[in-house]
Amino acid sequence: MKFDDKVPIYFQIKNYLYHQIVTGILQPGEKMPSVRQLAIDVTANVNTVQRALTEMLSEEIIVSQRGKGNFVTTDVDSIQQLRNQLVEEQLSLMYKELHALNLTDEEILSEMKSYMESRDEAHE
Amino acid sequence: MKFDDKVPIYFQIKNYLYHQIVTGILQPGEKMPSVRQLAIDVTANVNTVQRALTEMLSEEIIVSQRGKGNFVTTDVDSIQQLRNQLVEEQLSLMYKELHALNLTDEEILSEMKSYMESRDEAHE
Amino acid sequence: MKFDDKVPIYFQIKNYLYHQIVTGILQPGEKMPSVRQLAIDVTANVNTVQRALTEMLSEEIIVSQRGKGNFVTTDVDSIQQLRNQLVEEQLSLMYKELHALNLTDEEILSEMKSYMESRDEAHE
Amino acid sequence: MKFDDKVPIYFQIKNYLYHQIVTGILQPGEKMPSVRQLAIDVTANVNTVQRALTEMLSEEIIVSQRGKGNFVTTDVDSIQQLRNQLVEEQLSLMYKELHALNLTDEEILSEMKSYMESRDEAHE
DNA sequence: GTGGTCTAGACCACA
DNA sequence: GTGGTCTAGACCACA
Repeated sequence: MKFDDKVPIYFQIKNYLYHQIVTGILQPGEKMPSVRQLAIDVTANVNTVQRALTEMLSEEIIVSQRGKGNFVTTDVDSIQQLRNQLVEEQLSLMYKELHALNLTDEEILSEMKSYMESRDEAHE
Repeated sequence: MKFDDKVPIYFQIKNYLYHQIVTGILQPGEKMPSVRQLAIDVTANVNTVQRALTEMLSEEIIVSQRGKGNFVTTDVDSIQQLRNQLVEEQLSLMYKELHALNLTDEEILSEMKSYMESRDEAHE
Repeated sequence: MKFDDKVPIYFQIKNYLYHQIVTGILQPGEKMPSVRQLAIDVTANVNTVQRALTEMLSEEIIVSQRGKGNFVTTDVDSIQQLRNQLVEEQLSLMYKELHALNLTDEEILSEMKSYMESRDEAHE
Repeated sequence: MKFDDKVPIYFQIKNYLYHQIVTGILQPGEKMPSVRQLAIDVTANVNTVQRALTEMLSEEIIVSQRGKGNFVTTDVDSIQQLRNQLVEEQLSLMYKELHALNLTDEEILSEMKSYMESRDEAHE
């Protein structure tokens, strides 16, 4: 896994796992890969992975069963809520930045559209 | 100035100054506030501000005049280019994230619109 | 059985069994449930239950009869002593904590009384 | 500092610091000892101390200023709330245990009184 | 100097 | 095997 060296690795791992859960790659109630396996998967240290998991445990997005492993929460509502939060955070971040660059709402939307189009072309 | 403690402060200061320049609060060729003044403005240490400025000098977005201080570049093209880069980076970041959360282009746009509306209401 | 994940499970099982014995749910001389049954009752692994029992055997609160199983001691004095010890330990723990929080004896008693009252109300 | 090996050290350190804050040994807004100093004081590893502090930071009982140190919150309400929580938790723990040992409310109170008296005598 | 992050490695409780 | 905890030690950003 490529890490951005501007933000803590444990934070990026957390984000990565959030995505796995929110997109259903990790289903509600499913067993997470072991800490050791995750460390290999994302090429980070076991403790760094553990730190990400510890935060997710305290948020109750995952639950731990001693000796058995960690499991995705079965509470689909809180997964849904997590998804909404991630979407909103991202939109808010982008909006504030572009707004601070003096773009109006309309300009933001049109920039977004042309960005999408340019991507489409690149992928054709 | 409020800092996000997840990313380096010097980086956030750099971003702040980029915005000042791109939005014309700091005009092309205009003298920058002194390092000391900036440190007070953004409530950071002089060393940290200096680090931000050093990087901007090497990018030639600002230029140093011995004994006189730092000045915004007079090259309006590179300012324009900086602006475009900031906009694109931000869009790209948001797009990748939301795409990774399985949102289609249409959903991203509609989420963005409802986000803008909810902001409008909050500010009325 | 709900476990506090801050203290070892075998320790909590031991405590649970102490309570059964001291309150007479398990009578002096009575046969203990089998290790397997206990493991089911408290939802823990057999090894973990065994560890709790091993310690209780060495304390002679329970005795093992080859091929027959484990039995509660018939020595009522030592059961009585165990009870006193549990009560005292608990009081001592609480007292030290609240004292360390600068509560006087009187305040501890009055806090205790209001705690009991608030429980009464909640249970009516 | 003597540690109870039944509960995590970081947890006991957290509790120790809670007490310092609640009893006013560490005043609201006061600078905490440095992480390194605390590690020496309580004879634990820097990381273990850091773990205790990280949790306290996320609870906003202390706040961190990059490069300057950690400081006790200035929000006296949340300190008061912490104190109440600590008292209640302790009372609840003791109450449940003694109740589970079949002691009535009256017996709990009288046991507590005799415990206090026996301590008085020991200290005279 | 001060806190924050990360790593390698060890040991323990539990299944 | 699996997670949780702890340590020693290193390096970085910031004041």
